Amino acid sequence: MARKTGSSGEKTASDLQLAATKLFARHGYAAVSMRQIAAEVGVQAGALYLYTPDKQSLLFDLMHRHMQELLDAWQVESGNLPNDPKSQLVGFVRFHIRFHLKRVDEVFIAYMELRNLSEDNFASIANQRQAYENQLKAILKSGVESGKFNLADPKLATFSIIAMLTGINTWFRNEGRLASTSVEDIYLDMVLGIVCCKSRPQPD
Amino acid sequence: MARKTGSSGEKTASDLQLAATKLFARHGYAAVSMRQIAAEVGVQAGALYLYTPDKQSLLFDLMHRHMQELLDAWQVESGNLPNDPKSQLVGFVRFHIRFHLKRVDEVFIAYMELRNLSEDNFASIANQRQAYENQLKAILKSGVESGKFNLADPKLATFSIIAMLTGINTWFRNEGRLASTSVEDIYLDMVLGIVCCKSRPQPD
DNA sequence: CTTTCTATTGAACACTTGTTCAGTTAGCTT
DNA sequence: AAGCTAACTGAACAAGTGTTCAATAGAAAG
Repeated sequence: MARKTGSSGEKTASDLQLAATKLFARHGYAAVSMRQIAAEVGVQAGALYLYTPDKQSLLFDLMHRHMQELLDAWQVESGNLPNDPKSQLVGFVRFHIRFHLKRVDEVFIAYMELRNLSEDNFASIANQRQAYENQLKAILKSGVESGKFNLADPKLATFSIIAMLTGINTWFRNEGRLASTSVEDIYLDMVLGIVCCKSRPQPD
Repeated sequence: MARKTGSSGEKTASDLQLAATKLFARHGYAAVSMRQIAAEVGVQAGALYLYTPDKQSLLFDLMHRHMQELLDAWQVESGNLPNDPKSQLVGFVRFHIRFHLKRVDEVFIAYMELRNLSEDNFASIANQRQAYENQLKAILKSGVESGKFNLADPKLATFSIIAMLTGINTWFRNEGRLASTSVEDIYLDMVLGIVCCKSRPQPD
């Protein structure tokens, strides 16, 4: 019935983001209740509505913020790279892996919870995903046009590369047998195999 | 309060599988109620318990059956292929794409609903997934050992290839600009680029 | 010290959930 | 026609859901 001693709106808001990210990633949006999130934060469910209009907005805000951070971070990173397609691709692959391995829960939510978004929210996040995909597609197209990449379909190559890179999050463990830098090197090798190989053996 | 005219246990059981597959894929396990599934079947929720002990078993059975069909089908297919690693890999890629594009909802559920499985059920499905992954891993290892494939890490290559192949289901549409056979060819090209390229340009 | 604002509590509200089962009707067998 | 079985209904049960808001205590400002 009363304000908690030491309570701070700023801290509760931050705790809410963290708790929601953790529980949505672990159990799924629909399987987690506002009461469970509140318990993780250390408040009652009613208190959450001071920080989010509703549950759907909570999910959307998490996803939107993550995707925006991804886009912004790549904008900065790509500006620091040489402009030729190969340097851009190498940079993109390393950036993607580093960024995603630092945000396991956010990445998981961004890819797994699209179905739980309302129509408008879905469209917004889909636009962000496409913006990110377009970054890689532009790199691949540029490489094909300059003759450095050998790709039958840059759009499909974009989907393939992002799928395989994002797939790292499903198995990578910090304490596993491979350092993340090794993972970067190995995946880079495979991606370059996809885009650059000019004398690959023909199927059939 | 009474049996429906024309009702047949066999038909209802089949309808239940189809309805559950469709709704779990579209909305997610936790977001779909037994009442909604029953409505799709054309019965009341209570009737479903003649065909499944509970909701969790319903999900598990769908996933388990799908994975078993996948494993069985590959067993048959691989027996029809020449035994050299390249033929096996080419066969695997084509098989994977064909099989998965015919079962969009099942594939979706198999990959998206793992979190909603109980611990024991999860372990069972995880074993099946690993069995399937091991098929590809064995092909890749064999290729490396015979000198035909050039891979730093066959295990990671396995994860990568399966991620990119399974990713096709997230965008492919039968009415899209590409026939599924073209998709097969393009993805095969990329996979061969990953495994076979001997003179790929070095990064950095 | 008083006043104002912030941040929460706790219960209510309307609704939904998974599951059970006695009763009823349709279909089949004798 | 009678008896038995299959397949369902419909409501109950216990529990939970998202969201609201009047009341209250803590913190900050004057």
